[in-house]
Formats: sequence, structure tokens, C-alpha cells
Amino acid sequence: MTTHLLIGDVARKSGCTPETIRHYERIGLLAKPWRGDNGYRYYTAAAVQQLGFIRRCRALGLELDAIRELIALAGQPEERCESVNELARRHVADLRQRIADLQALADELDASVHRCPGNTIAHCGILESLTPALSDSTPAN
Amino acid sequence: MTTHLLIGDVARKSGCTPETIRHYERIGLLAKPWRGDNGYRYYTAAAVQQLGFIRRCRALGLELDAIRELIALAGQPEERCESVNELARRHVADLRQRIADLQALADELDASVHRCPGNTIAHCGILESLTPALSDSTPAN
DNA sequence: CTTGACCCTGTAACGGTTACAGGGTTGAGG
DNA sequence: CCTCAACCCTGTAACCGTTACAGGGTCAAG
Repeated sequence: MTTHLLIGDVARKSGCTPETIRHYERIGLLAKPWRGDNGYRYYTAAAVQQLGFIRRCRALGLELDAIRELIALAGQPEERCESVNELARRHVADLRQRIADLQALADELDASVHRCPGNTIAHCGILESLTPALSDSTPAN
Repeated sequence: MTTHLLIGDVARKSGCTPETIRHYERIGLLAKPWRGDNGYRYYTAAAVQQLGFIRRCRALGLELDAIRELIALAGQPEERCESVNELARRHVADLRQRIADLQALADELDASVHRCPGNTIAHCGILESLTPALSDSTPAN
């Protein structure tokens, strides 16, 4: 056990690239591993675990700062997990908001596509819908 | 007419900041305006129009490269507008895909939140769902 | 002893802005 | 005429999360 894993091994096991792993170390997201005399990083299985956690969080769309926060929380097993719940709920709300925004954009552009008679560019409904009225200056701000 | 508009005027009228306008000029998205002896940029109403177009496209989530393409197409009024339609349809498809992805993420995290008994961090269902199994190494790749 | 696969560092790129720092110009009020 | 605020200019670096170099060192097999 505690086999000396090189960064490439950890990369294969965790699904991150060596570059990403070094990056996470630089920004303080991943603990610095033991270094051999040759300067090589030698990892334990815990690092693979940690990176798996980060990867899963990233896959869920969490930002690195949020992940940092989660890692800090995970280090306090006695505490109540309200903060974790709160963070997760906030992220879900964020996602739902972004979904609604994208939905609105998609619908708007879709409508333009359907309105366009498919004529020449000079009469293209899509371009028209994108072009602001000529003498329209934002009146008050 | 053709009043000499300073970059700040154009910014107010178009809704972009002066910094963004200079940026668009640098990357070749916006035509270089006439320059006075003092080095100031002097714009016509056409620039306001152009920037409004860009802003609307950005608001719809189009990338600058796509906008560049649209501007090029808009310069060929005789051509059929199939390319414009194609670009718009591709973008809508892109948006729908991103919506589906985000939806899946939101649902997954939401499920974790609801499954969590709200106990201590040591028993937090959310953190558990984020933590990969211990001896799980990506088997084949 | 060479080859090739790995490791290291440090820096810059991607996209789309935004934010400086360090200067010059203009126009209105005193 | 002087001063002050409000603008303009350029060039560079920051943001986010990676990825991709360049230019080197190390190691194990043949």
C-alpha cells in the first residue's frame, strides 16, 4: 500500500491531466505531495480520491472556489452540514437561472429563424431582428 | 448630421463601454474610425448601429467569431440568406444542448440535496454523493 | 549508451471583457 | 490665463479553468 504514485499514474486514475493536477496544486486546491530527490511528485491514494472529488464537483458545474469551500467543510466532520446544503442549493438555483436565461435566448432566436422568409440577405428576417432601429439611442440611463 | 461622436458618446448610445469598443476595434470586429489630430476617435451613427448589432448578438449568446461571420454575410445583400439561417439554427441547437446539460446537472444535485438527511458533515449525503468510491480507479481507457 | 517515456519549471494562450497606470486634450468657470 | 474635472489615448495585466508550449532533467529497457 501507499505505493509511490507518479503524477501520470494519478492522472490516469483520477481522470485529470498532469497539467491540471499541477495547476490545482499551484492554486492551493490540492495538497502538495511529497517530493523525491529528483523533484518528482509522489502521491498516495488519498490524492486520487481528492482529485476524483474535485472532478465530480467540476462535472456538476461548481466553480473552483465553491469546491475549495466544500473541501474546507469536509475537513470539519463534527459540524452540521447546513453550509454544504446551502452551497448546493445556491448552485442549483444558479443553474436553474442560467437554464431559464438560455431558454429565453433559444426561443427568441428560434422565433426569428421561423419568421425569416428565407429570401436574400437584404431581406433576411434574422438579420433584421438583430439590427437595432436606426435613430434609436438609449434615451435615459 | 454625421456629427462627430466621441467614443464616450458612442458608448452611451450603443450600451457598450469605451473599453469594449476599443477592444472590438483591436480584434477587427469594428471598423477603425477616423482619427483627429489629437488622436481621438471620431465616429458616425453607423458605428452606433454596428455596435448595437454586436450587442444584440452577444445578448443572444453568439460568440464573437459567429458575429464576425454575420457581419461579413450582411455585407453581401444579394446573396441568399441560407448561411445566416444555418448559423442561427446551429446556435439554437447549441443552446438547447447546453440547456439539457445544465438541466441534468441541476436535477442531479437537487436529488442529492433532497436525499441528505441534514445531519453532521461526516454523514452529509451531498458530500457522499460527491466522493468517489475508495478503491475505484478508472479501469480501462 | 541510446532511445523514448516520463518528469520538472515557467510562461503564454484561449474568450470576452474589465481594470489599471501613466500620460495628453478639451472646455467651462474663476 | 490658470485650474479643474471630465474626457481621451496607449499598453499591459487581471479574471476563470484549463491547455500548450519551450527548454530542460530523470529513469528504465534494450
